[in-house]
Amino acid sequence: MTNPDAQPVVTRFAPSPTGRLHVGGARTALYSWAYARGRGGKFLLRLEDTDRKRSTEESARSIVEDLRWLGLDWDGVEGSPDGIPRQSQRLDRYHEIVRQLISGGLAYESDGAVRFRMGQDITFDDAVYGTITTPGKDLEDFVILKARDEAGLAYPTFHLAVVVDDADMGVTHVIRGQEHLSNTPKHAALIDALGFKRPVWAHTPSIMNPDGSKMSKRDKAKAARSAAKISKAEGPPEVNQTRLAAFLNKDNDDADIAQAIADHLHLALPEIEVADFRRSGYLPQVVCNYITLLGWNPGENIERFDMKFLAERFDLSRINKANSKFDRDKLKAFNAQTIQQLPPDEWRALLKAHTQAFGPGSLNELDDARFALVANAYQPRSTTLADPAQLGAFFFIDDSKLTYDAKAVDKTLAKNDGEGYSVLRELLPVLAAIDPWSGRAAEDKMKALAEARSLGMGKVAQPVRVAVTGSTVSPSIHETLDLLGKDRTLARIRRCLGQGG
RNA sequence: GGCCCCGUCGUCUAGCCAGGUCUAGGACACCAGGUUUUCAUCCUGGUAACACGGGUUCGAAUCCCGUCGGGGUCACCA
Repeated sequence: MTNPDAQPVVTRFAPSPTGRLHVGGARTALYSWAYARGRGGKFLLRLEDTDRKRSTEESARSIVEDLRWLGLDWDGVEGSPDGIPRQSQRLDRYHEIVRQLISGGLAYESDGAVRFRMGQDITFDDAVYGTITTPGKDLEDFVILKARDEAGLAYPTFHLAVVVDDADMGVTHVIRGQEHLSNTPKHAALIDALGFKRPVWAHTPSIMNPDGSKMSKRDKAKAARSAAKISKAEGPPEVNQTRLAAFLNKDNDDADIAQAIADHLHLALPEIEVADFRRSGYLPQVVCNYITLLGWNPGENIERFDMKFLAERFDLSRINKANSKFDRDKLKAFNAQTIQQLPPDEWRALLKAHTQAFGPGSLNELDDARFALVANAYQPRSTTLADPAQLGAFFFIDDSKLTYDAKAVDKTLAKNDGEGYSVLRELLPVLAAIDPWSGRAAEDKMKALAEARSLGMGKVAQPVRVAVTGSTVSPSIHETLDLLGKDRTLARIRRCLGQGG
């Protein structure tokens, strides 16, 4: 950008709308976005929908939605209504190019399709992998225009469309997954034949599962299938039995069935697509930060950064060559750290938005004051936006349905001749007398009792905690009692005493 | 299988291009201890890697070759 002769940078993200946005695609988009934004260039979007059977508008919509959720913005392309060109709308242009190639003797018809002639050795430079040369003998003629379909339309293949579109859109830097590395000689040859300028190519390493396999949406189907087989339970009632049988028989990998099975079995499917991470309660800035780090880093031992920093510092020269494995533990750690640093009102708003979008309903039914109590109590304890509902389950359950963890009861209540129960009996009238109720006031009374009896606070707080939550784990005792309120606190202590005391 | 690419702690990685300052640094995970009324947080410390074998060199994680391992690709999918 300091070179006045350098042309402005134009990058693009060009997904095929055949499914939702995958983390690998998201990372490519992020890199492309950052490269352009950091250099005052343009970042464009384009939909490669030349596969007529698999492309859907629904996928296109979801991809755009997920890109927005991640925080990406793009420049509109003139000539397309929403600024996002679709290759299916540009058939005339591809046909024109094909005619040109045929008349120049560079392509020929065969079996109704049109092939491009290869033969020369091809050398190209990749910003990540360096100079790559492929001998002409390893390069076969390839189809650039498919045979006419049922509707009589001849669609280009990806190879032709990508080359023509990148040229027409003025794309200067092509950042894409390394699965395209061995396609690149074809693209280089086409570009040269057409007299276009070759872009800078930067291929990125792949993102793999912890076991080394490629991260794919099929992993979700696999997980659901094996869980269904192990549990041997009845299938989810809402799924058509025929489809379910086909799914279990590996005849299809339909995501909706996988999700239905997971919901039915209360199982979490592995997150693969951006929407999965969103649903699981990850923050977009954390997802961006983490997946960016899979294959690139700014050096100086810096790991945590925002989009602004990314745009300023991202550079092709620091992209790694080796594949990386997706580590959910690290993602979780980043998410937890970020949640804990969020201003409380922002955390509350995010939690609200997430529960409204994904449930559970119980959390949505709370009034603002209670919702704030839950949010505050769980902010320091949450790894994801989905955690408060899970961790705070004791609060949402009916007093009469609370179950007690046997070990917890034994350890904090029954042990030493029911020492814990005695504390509860002594505490009950003291707590009942508190008016107005507050968790802090209750805590003060408990501290006073602990002192009077020469007990550690743990000997008083833990019995109360177990009595009102059923387990030894909950937020601070004052927060826990604030959440429950006076009536439910007393009711639960009485019930606990009635059951064991 | 052919062709292409890759190979530093369990994982993500710094270092490699411009060989010595690397008894290889950071992060996550893990382990131990501390703070705390539980949990979480937080603090301190620890375990842990240059795939292997040859070269080149006074000296190699860094350069070269081979072996092994991993990935990609070989579609009228992208």
